[in-house]
This record gives sequence, structure tokens and C-alpha cells, in this order.
Amino acid sequence: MPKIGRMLQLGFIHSNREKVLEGLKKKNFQDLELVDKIIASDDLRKNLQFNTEELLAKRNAASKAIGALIAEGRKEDAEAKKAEVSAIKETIDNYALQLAEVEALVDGMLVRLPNLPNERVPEGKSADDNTVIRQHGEIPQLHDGAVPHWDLITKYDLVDFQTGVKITGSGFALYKGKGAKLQRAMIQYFLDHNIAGGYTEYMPPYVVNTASAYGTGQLPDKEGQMYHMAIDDLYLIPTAEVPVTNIYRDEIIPSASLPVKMTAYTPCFRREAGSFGKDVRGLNRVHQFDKVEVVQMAEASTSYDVLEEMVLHVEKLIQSLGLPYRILLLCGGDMGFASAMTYDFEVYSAAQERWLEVSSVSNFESFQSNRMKIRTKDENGKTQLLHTLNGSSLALPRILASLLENYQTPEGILIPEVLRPYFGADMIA
RNA sequence: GGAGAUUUGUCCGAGUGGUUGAAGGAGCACGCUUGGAAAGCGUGUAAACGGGAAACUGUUUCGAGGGUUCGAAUCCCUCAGUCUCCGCCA
Repeated sequence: MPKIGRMLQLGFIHSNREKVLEGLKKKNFQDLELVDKIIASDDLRKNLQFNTEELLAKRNAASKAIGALIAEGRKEDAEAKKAEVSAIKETIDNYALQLAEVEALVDGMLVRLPNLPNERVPEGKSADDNTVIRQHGEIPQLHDGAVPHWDLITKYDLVDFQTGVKITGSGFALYKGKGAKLQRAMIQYFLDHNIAGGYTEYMPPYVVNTASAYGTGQLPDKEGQMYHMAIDDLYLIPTAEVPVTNIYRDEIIPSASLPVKMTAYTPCFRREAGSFGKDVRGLNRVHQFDKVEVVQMAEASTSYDVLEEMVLHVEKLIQSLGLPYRILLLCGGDMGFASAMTYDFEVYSAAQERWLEVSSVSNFESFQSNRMKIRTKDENGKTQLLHTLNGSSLALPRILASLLENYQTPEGILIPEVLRPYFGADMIA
């Protein structure tokens, strides 16, 4: 485990034990005893740290004195002093060892603690308990003989799953011809939409180190869900959020540069073990998919305004594609590990007759910035943790699925107006 | 991948074992000066983690980790980044 710094969260846990427990319960976190274990271990840690530092201070003072004595030529006094320091050395080493152990213990427990939900997050155990904030767009009436996207994909030769299996394995799609071009068109259009919204485009590495994966909270929580390259101890990114947020790891951002708004297109890699049936059919769930992400870093006082702004930004994008969608406020039990509040966007997939999640917009408050030490200076010159936020704008495969299904006609698949300049045609026939 | 050089604060840069968290400069902030600005002068200018109501104070940090030593930016080891040459390569 990389060093992620002594967490400021500790002070909060100490003085808000009840609140922390309450929040964890809302998030459906099972291992509630962890909180008291952390508090106890941290008390021990402080104690050890105090004792250790006291001895270190003593040693430093004595060592300085030795230097002075030697300078004065009082060799014997210096030797006597040396013996004195040597005597406490063993104790120091002993303490330091214990301290390191306890620190590792505390850190190890702390990284397993999820973020607390915002007060406004509703109670609930699962996706069934999410709140629909609003719904928009007509559910299209499909013509007779309308089919799900996996059949359309075959019919128009847009994606070749069999060959993807041959090349790699199941869940790896081979986009082809118009299918590949439509992907590229969407990526380009989504990025342009984000740039117009004030986001700066980035092309980050698609592979990250463990420090980055810890920073955004993928580790240790989602260890098994990322592809790991053992030889180099690197991870394939599950989302652009990881490299993009880590751009500012260990940085102090001048307040004049806030909020930081970034966007990036990347492929995303997810192992997603243990799903089956209609959930993974066609493009519903794949191991590698394309996504355009938006990330913001904002001052704590404004982060919930920023969250709403990001929701509107994504909403406009979906609207422009003419897809029926709804926005959900996730309940405590359905939220991600690192999030304090999450809105999910779902588009309607007319032939499957179900909602598909295409975006997730979250405020992480200081959970990620605490791990990554992303800070700013306030008016008083004090360093303050920033809040980090991110959202998909958008995840492509399910958008493609729903575009194909909703826009199918007996003559072919209509391309939404906004994509036509990028795609170079108004129909796939 | 091989060989050599290098890695110091916001930046440049000094520093080969003893008040060095770090000279000097630049930048930045504040103050003085000025009709105003520039120049000039003065002062200040890292973070993390502790103790303390606070003033203040302790520890750690000179690429990262380990070691030697009473004491390390300075010596040793391992790893990483950068640069140059060679090799390989889109």
C-alpha cells in the first residue's frame, strides 16, 4: 500500500463518532466495528507518536550539543554525551517500529471506510430505493418487427462480438464500419459539448499506478474489478476519473484557478465478474467500453452547486440526442464507495423495454482530495481540501444500444441530428 | 535494454557529516517611498503529522525507500524520474 498521508478524516471520526456510524449505516456498510477499532488504534498511535517525538527531540538536542562540544575541543565531554544518546537509541528504534506498525494498521483500516453520504441522500438498501428526480422524453412506439440492439448490430454489421471473443474473450467488442464511425462521432460530439461547457480536454494514460488507484478510491475497494498488470504493478483504468483526478494529486491549486474543469475520452476496462443473462447481453455490459468523462474540483462551499451544474450539463447532452431519460438520486445503499451524493442517468431502451444507466454524476466531497491531498489556500492562507466531482458524459455502449433501438425504422436507423455532422450521414441503412 | 550524468523550497541555485528547513537570487504578498507607475528600501513567503484555548511549540520531509552514525541534503545500498550516447522501434 502506498503512503497516502495521515488522513485529516481521523480528526473528524474522533469528534463525530455517532454521525460517522449513522452515515455508514445509511450507506449499508456492514463492518461498523471498524470505526471504534480505528479510534482506538489512532489513540494508541497518537500516544506512540508523542513518546517517540519526545525522545527524538531529546536525541536531536544532544546531537547538537555533541557538535558544539567537538567544536570547542572538549572531546571527553562529547564522548560522554555520545554514550548518553546511544543509550536511548534502542528505545527510540523500538518506539519507531511500533509507531510504524500502528500507523500501517490505522491506514489499512481507514482506506476501507467508505465516504459518508450527504444529509440529503435518501435511506435505502438497493437500486429499488432510488428516487426518480425527473423524467423526460417520449417513449417511442416502435414499428412491428422492431428488435433489440444486438440484432440490429448484426443486421447492419456494426459490432462483431464473435471476433472480439476470438481476439480477447467475451465482453470485448469489435466495432466495425459504420459502428466504429458512430462511436468516433459520439466521442467527438460529447467532447465538443464538454469543451463548449468550459471543460479542458485531456488525453491521459490508460494505465495507472497504485497510488492513483488509491487516490480515487478504486483501491482497496474495487481491487478485483480492475485489470492488474502484475509485472509492473499497474492497473488498466476503469474510468478516466482515475488518471484525470490524479492530475492534481499532491497539488495546491490557487483559488483563482477554481473550479478546475476537465474532460477526457478514454476506453474503460472493467472485469465485472459475476453477471449473466440480459444484463450482459449485447452492449449492456462489456469489459472494455468507451466513455467521455467530466471532472471538477471546487471549493467545499460551492461543490453542491457544481454538482447540480454538472447534472444539467449532462442532461443537455442526453436531451440533444433525443433519448428518453430519467434522473435518479441514489439511496445510501446503492451509492459507490467514495461518493457523498450521486445522480444516475438512465436512458430508455425501447426494444429491451428497460432503463439503462449511461451516466453517474457524483460529489465526492473531500473523500478523494483527502487521499490525494488536493488542496487550495483560503483567504487566510490556510490550506483547505477541495471537493472533487465527476460524471460520465457519456458512456457509449448503452447510448449506442438505445440509439439503435429507439431510432430504428423499417428503412434503417436514423442518426440524431446533432451527430450527423460528425457521422457524415443521416441514416444507417 | 546498455553506459554516463543528474534529481535541493513556486522557480533558479549554493551546499560532501554538526544550530541547514536549508545561503544567495528571482518571483509573489504586505508596508515605506512616489502625483501615479517603475526602480529603491523594509518585512514576510513550504507541507504533513503531533502538543497547546492561544501565543507558540515538537517531529518528519532536500526524487522514493532502506542502511551507516551520537548526528545525513551531504557517506552506502535498492528503486524511480530526467538528460546525453548506444541499441531497438511506431
